[in-house]
Amino acid sequence: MNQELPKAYDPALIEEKWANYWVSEHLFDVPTPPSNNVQKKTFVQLLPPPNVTGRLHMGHMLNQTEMDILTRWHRMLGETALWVPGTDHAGIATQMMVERQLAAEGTTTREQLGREAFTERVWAWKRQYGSAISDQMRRLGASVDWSREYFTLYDRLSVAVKEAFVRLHEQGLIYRGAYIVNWDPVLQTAVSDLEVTHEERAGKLFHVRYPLADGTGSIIIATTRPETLLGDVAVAVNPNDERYKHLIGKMLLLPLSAAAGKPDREIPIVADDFADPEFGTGAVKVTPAHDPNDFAIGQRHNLPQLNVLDERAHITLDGSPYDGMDRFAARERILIDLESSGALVAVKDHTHSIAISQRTGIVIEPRLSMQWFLKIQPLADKAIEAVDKGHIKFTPDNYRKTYDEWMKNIHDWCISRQLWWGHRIPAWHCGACSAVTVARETPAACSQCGATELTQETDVLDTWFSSGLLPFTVFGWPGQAKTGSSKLETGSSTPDLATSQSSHNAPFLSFRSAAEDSAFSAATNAHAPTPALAAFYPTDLLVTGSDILFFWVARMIMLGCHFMLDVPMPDGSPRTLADAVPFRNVYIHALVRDADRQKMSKTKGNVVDPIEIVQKYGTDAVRFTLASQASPGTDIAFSEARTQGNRAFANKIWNAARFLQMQIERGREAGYAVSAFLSVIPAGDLLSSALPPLSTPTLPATTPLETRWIFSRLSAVSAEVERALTDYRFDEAASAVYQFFWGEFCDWYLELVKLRLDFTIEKNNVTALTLNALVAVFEAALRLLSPFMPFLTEELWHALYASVGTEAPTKSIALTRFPQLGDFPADPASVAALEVLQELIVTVRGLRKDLGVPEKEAAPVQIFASNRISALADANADMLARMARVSAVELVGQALTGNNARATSNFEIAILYERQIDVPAERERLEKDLAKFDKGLAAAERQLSNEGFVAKAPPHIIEGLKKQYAETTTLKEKALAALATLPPR
RNA sequence: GGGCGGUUAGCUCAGUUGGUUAGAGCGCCUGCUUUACACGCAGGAUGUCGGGGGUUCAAAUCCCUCACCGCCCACCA
Repeated sequence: MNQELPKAYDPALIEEKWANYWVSEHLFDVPTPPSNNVQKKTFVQLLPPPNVTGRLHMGHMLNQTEMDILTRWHRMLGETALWVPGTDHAGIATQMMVERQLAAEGTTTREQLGREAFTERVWAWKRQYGSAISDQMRRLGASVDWSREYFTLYDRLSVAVKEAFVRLHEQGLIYRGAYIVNWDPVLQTAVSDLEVTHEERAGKLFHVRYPLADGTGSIIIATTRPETLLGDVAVAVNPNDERYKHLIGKMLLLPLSAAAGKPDREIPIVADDFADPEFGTGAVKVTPAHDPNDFAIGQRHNLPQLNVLDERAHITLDGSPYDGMDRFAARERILIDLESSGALVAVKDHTHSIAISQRTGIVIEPRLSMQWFLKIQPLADKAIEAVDKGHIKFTPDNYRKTYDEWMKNIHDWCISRQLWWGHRIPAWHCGACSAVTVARETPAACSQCGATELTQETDVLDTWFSSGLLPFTVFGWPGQAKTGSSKLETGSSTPDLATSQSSHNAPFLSFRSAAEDSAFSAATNAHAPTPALAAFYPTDLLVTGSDILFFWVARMIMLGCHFMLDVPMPDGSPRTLADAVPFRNVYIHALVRDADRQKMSKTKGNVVDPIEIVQKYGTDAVRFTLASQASPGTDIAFSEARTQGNRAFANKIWNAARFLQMQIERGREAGYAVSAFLSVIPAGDLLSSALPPLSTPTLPATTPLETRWIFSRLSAVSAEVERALTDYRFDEAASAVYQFFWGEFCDWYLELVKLRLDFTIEKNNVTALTLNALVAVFEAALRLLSPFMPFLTEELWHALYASVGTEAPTKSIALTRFPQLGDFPADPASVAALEVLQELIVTVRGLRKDLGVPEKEAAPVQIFASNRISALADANADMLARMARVSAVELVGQALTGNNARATSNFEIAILYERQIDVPAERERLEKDLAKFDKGLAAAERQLSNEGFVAKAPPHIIEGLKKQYAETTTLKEKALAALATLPPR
């Protein structure tokens, strides 16, 4: 049982074991409590679903580290901590990936396969490779509830998506129409505004002459996209533009139409405020089918829409020489033709922003097409209110403003995509009357004319539409749907995904299924919350990056507020906006950049693969590094050097455990019992029980100073970590535990404890007490570290119980209680005393170094100090001996001067050691000190002689300054005296 | 065009109700096999807190301004 730990910490030896253990033991699976019995506080988070095609990157790892720290922490506070994982079907990305695969195989194409076969092919891909990212998560020990893992295209979620769409349609919030959308000519689908980025590019502004039809003159327009000229239906000028006022209403001859062998097309000059007299020539050509502004002008002036570009952005114009040409080739050709006809009068340099498709990097072509839209304003209004009223809080707070700005300038959302992979829109077109029927189930007949020639809409929904519903759909919304159409998970324990043609369900997990099944069938009222919804909605926190604030966060808020307002509270009362929100808090974290603060990108080749780093340094070290760099406001420059440092920290913890193991072993051999303190540590199994009540143990009177001190510190640090995590200050929390464990527990406590753990002498109380205290502090420190370093602490915690010879109270340290203020007694007097002793020790060490006392040599010291400090030094001479190799302490009643003495504000101390003085070095040191003192004194004098300061500064500041002044004066005198003893230069 | 963030030690970063001598990790220098740990121990050096101006008894911290870096939003042909 009591296996000795290897000398050096090797994460590879322990991590996989525990990662598997946590999953196979279902430690983090959370059963849905019955809705009438929700007693424990919950802490619920939804994992931002990574794309199913994804591989884990540093951003994921940061996100998951933060979520995991919080989840583990809340779990250790005795709450029901539920973290729901899942993946997103990611329409475009996944379809592209499989299409690329097909292209690589070269045997068939998407089009040749056809819709059904192609989507089956994507499903096959998903089954084979789709769990890669979840597997990576498992390996990193994310304490999620795997029994609730979802995939956005599973039947249960698809039913919910369909339901949401139909309801929105019934509410009149979804409409279909021909509008200008952002068109990606490569993907040949519409994309939303958010999927478009803008790039400043150097381009040209072409001035083109359009002659008046009556031959009395011409107008020169300015354009950046001459290829759309063929679709012009008007030229607009500002109604107040004196240059053109008299021409309004006249007709122009569109250049180049003759080139197509047709008579010149005539287009009118219209007056519109959009035309800016200051820009270009003040006259703008109007192409409603290919520009959003022109589209609006066209609407205002009732102009026709002339489409001259197809879905590949090739010119489509029968009989035209440009027909079939790519848009950019057409541009060149048209420019040549315009020039040769003399219509091109000027070409000016013009940098302007170009719309780029985020996914393909191709220039977006605004295109008139038939799409489905969600009327967003009613949803946005609620979403704005929810944040305004504080129902949702953003951290950092400034994102509230960003959110607000966006939400207040929101446009209707184009939710249709011309893809095959995704949730197909539940609408059917009538072959007879061409009416559209929206329904939950395939309708038998057209809702308008009753004809039966119906074909389903081919478009699918934007991926973000379904992910925007997740906060409630993952918990079973809408429950028993009106038409009872949903295919619920059944009790079948052997799902055969491979043979499933039409149904795609989550793998069965016995842990949850029974409860959830009864939950669904119990929900007879269509609007009643499912038990999971009742127990877990709203979620508590969403942790995510700013890059999906609008894509996802904002949409979840809108859709959550919209749909959940209709779902009553568990007690049957109506739900208010405050409880309709999908989450109560949003924490936006930083972006992870490389060590040089460059954005990580594949093209730059500076992408740090978390799995590689993890293999090199261990998950815990990488987690700790990310946590310690995660301060709000700035991006994280991922530092491998820091990771190395944190692996050293892990090794330090490991070796502290080894030290304990040795002490326990020796203690046992000397007949000491270890366990007394363990028994007072509240460590019940938090999975099944609530947090045990607080009970601060009382220490025996014989408890040594350093134990009182470390207990006190542990208590204080626990509180500090709790505060930091409450504020999402992962950096402060990490730094607090680091400093505590290394700087206090290892550097001081372990060294001081060696003084007490002498097993060669007769058995005694102090040794017994110390041995048990040591175990207790270390055990608590492991619990403190556990949310940050789950693997290491799990291993060492079990090893500790093994060496003590007691069975661990729970299956995992993750199920024990997080250390709390008050778990250990606070003792300010002991803390103050130990701080003085530390100062004494550090001063002696420094002095020894200055004086060149050999490391191993012990030397006597003289101390001149107050009675209190003298007594302390006297009583703890053994500490001084051990920590600073002081052979004897002599308390003296007079000031100490000389080059072997040092003064601090608390005491003066001298080492009695004969040595050759390095006069120049000593002089340099003293002069440097003097300069520092003088500077300090001058500053203090300046302030103290300032009437305003004395009159206005708070008393404690003035007192402090005076005290400091007096102390510095003394120190200066000492230095001067010491300087005087040196031989003259 | 609008909005936001950053600029502190060689590097990466902490440091907001303004307050006594600005911190950490890494790196650097010196010395150490000491009841776990050289992934270690002990000691040490290092800052015009981006520039300028202002408010204040007092500014890294508040205000103005300039410079540089970065991000987000926006339908100017």
